[in-house]
Amino acid sequence: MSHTLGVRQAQKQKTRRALLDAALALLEEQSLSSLGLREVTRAVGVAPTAFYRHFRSTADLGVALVEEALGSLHPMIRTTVSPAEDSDERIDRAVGLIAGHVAAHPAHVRFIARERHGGVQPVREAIRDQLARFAEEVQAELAKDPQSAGWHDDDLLMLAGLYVDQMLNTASLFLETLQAPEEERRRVAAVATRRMRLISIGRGHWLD
Amino acid sequence: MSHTLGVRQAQKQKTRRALLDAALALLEEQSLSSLGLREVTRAVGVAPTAFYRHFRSTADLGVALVEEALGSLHPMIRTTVSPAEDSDERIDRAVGLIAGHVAAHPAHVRFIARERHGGVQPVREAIRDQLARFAEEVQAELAKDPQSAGWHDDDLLMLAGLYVDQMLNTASLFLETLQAPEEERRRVAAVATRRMRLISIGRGHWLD
DNA sequence: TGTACATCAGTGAACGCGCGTTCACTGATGTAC
DNA sequence: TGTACATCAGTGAACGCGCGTTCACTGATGTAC
Repeated sequence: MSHTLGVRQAQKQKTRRALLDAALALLEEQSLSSLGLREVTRAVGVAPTAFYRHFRSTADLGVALVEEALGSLHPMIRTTVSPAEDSDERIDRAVGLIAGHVAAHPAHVRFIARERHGGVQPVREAIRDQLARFAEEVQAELAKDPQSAGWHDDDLLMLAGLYVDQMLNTASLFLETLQAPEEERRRVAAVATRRMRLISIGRGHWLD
Repeated sequence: MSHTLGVRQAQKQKTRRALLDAALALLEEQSLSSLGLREVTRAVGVAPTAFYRHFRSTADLGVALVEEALGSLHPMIRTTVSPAEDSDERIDRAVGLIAGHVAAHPAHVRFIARERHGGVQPVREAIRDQLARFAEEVQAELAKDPQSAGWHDDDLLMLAGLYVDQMLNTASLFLETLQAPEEERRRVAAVATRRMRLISIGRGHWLD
């Protein structure tokens, strides 16, 4: 006997999903602080008042989008920084993963980049908290690496934060190339790779 | 005989300034894509229609704000990366300059951070162009440094971009500490300093 | 210096429109017996 | 299995409000002579 939601619950979830998806699509071209509740319900095809059955406000919806956009990233983050045979190999893998994620979820990436410093406080806070969690996870992953022997926790967290910011930065550069020829994407990847390499070199000589 | 503007021109400039200042103040709490023309004129105390004597739209005003916020930064940027006796000395000077700039022009910094990935295309483009110019200037400054002997232009530009992003990032972290106790600001400065130091170390061993 | 005309920054009324929120409602789904 | 009642996701009308934009205007400033 499988656990199925009641028909009513299932329909409600479906509408909620539709609202989130419609909002995310609309947010490709504007920011959350100018997103209207009626715009979203119109795009979904429900009455404006239906919105209130799911969210208190568009800010509330925004917070839900943050969880969706960043919550699914935790597994990937770990892979990105986990040790590899070769440093260049890890960097290439990381840049490839970022490029793939941006191609797969462009709207999520755009949303995070846009609202990280956007005009809606609860959303900014939700993003800040998630990114802080990422940095801690990266720190934990880095700590496992033999290369981190002798490092202070503080310095590992500093390095982790640098990596996280670098990932976000690279992701937002990839985003701008999505409509551009492949060549552009390769250029962004090449620069991102060299940036990571330089950071990697700094890491290697940190304790000198 | 000094060159004075006519009374009419002077008054017009004064109103324009007031519109820009009022907009910048309103943008502390929201993003440009939700800023209304009437909000701005109300804050200044002129009729809504007066707005059109100065700007086509709020997007147009936003582009003017980009020029103001970033245009004045070019001299500082040069100082920030110019060579020093000691590498740590240069880093401390750079972090101090950034902290000072954020304290002196918080609204400008917030505006740039917010609209860099914001919902208004012409403004995003204006910011992207200015930041690209910054990177080129930093590259030119770096090229003068004896430490850059043997570097490819490409790699210098890569490093310059890394510095510019790092500056912006640090500025936006300082911004969040403006209302916080001094201690917070010292912590941000300390982390920013170590990040810069790590990048600096990577730079030093780039050609190894 | 004085006069007659041109310019143009800012005004104020008016417009149609979409907004967020309220409210009482409907009717399918869920539950108790 | 059938019946009677409760729940609640989504509806649709209504509200007051502020929006961007248009237009003809006013009156101080500028200019030509």
